[in-house]
Amino acid sequence: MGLRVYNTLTRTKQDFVPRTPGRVDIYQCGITPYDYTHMGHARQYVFWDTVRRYLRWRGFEVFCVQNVTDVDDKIIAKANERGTSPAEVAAEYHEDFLDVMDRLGVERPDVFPKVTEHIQDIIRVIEGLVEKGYAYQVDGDVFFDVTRFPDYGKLSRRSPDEMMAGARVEVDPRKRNAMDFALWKASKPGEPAWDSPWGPGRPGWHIECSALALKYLGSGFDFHGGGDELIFPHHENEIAQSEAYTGQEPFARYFVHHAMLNVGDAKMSKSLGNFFAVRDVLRQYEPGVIRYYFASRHYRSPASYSADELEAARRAYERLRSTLDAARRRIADAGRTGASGRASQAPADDEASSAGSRGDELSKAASEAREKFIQGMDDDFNTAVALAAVHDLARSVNDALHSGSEVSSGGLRRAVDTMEELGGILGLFREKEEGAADSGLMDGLVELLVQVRGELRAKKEWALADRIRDGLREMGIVLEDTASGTVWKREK
RNA sequence: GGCGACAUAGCCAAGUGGCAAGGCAGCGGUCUGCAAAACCGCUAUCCCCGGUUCGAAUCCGGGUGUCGCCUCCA
Repeated sequence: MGLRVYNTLTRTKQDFVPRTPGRVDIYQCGITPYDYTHMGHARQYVFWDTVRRYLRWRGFEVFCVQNVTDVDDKIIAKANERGTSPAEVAAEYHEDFLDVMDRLGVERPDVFPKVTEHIQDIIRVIEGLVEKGYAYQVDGDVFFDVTRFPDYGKLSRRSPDEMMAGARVEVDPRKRNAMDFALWKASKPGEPAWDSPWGPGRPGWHIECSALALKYLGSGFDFHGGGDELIFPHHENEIAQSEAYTGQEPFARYFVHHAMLNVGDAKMSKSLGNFFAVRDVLRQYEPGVIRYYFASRHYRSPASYSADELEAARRAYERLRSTLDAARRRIADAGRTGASGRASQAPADDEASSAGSRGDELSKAASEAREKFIQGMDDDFNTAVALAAVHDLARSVNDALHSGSEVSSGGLRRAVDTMEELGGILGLFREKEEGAADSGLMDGLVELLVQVRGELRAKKEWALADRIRDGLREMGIVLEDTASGTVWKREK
């Protein structure tokens, strides 16, 4: 069984059949940089990063395009407020986006087009639509005529009539139909403007995605991604424009929409002002914790952001990581002491020894985890199941590590490699080694204290030994006395 | 008003017909000088009412509640 994906176009899970065998072309709606990137954005890009990593791991070539809407009403408004240029505002927040995405381990798209650098491409599409009679000009504006596109509403499953009945906004009287939308907006004085056949102006909101997707991916690419808030009108309009322009359908084969991230009962959004900037959250939590948090729930379920939930993710993530640390330590010990150590060098398939059978169990656990992981991810990118598979494997590793019997480093290594491999697809375990400038001195001091405490323990001077442990704990250094000696780590 | 989602343990969260994953918190046990970590065990009438079925958290109908979209939005 292969990959199945929920497609908003059909409202069902479908077998994934790529346009080009062995290749997956993705278009994602990017951000409008007029404020800091928040956790809601992170949800989208972390999810798609995982999708890309997974598909590549499964042997696909993956190509991803993501736009940057660097000209828009909000950007202009912010620039006026500050007395700077829209370009400066866009650049500043685009930088923030790049920075936090890099830190979250989100790979950059293969093509990252800015709207302002593709005005001519956009104008060409609008011209085509006007020529074919799908769009009309009024004053300096150009509108798309939805009545000329009979399939309008096929994605969001609503008809223009229905929407008119419930419309809550007053309609621009110059439009032929209430649902018509702007392809080109005449510029007002002081606004950024580009020359066009209809006079100076700038692109409407929806047309950029059509123009950019068609330019870099062509009609009929595989995945179109975005938040479910974009189903209507944004993606509905993209489909109308694109299919009207090319005369081909589908514009995109699979529309994949992720659910919103809420705060309390309301959607996290820049316009509501109730957002948590990723850069702020990163001050408190490692990237892996944030990725764990997102991976632990399905992308199509609305999630509620809270400090408690991140804290729970942090502990769970810590658990996985300390398992990895302990296993690596055991492997290193085995390497140092050879076959006489606690972990023997016997290969995992040495069935004669107990170490061999332990190794076999771990090898088996590793392949079971791999299977469960694939099964989960193949089922509409169920990262929660995939994560559970990593946890299952971690339990097996801990069990082996603490069972007291010998463990073959072959099996252990296989389990550790699998944890890292699968976790890596979810973006876990990517934190760099602690590498602060003063950490050399810090590490030395802690080591010294740990050694002294070890000597105190040997003399059964428990009170003093405990004082060192408690004192370090208060400073965020946690000591654990394991069978092979005391280990310490920073609490993060 | 129209369209569409969702409702699973104290909390978060998988699960689209066959004994209810995983995590956080809690309790009991093992291990430990004591801890920590880890492992084992315990904690669910799957929102309510009907229906279909040998069998339903899962399918159908009704109800209640929450959310999203219809306006900028990831």
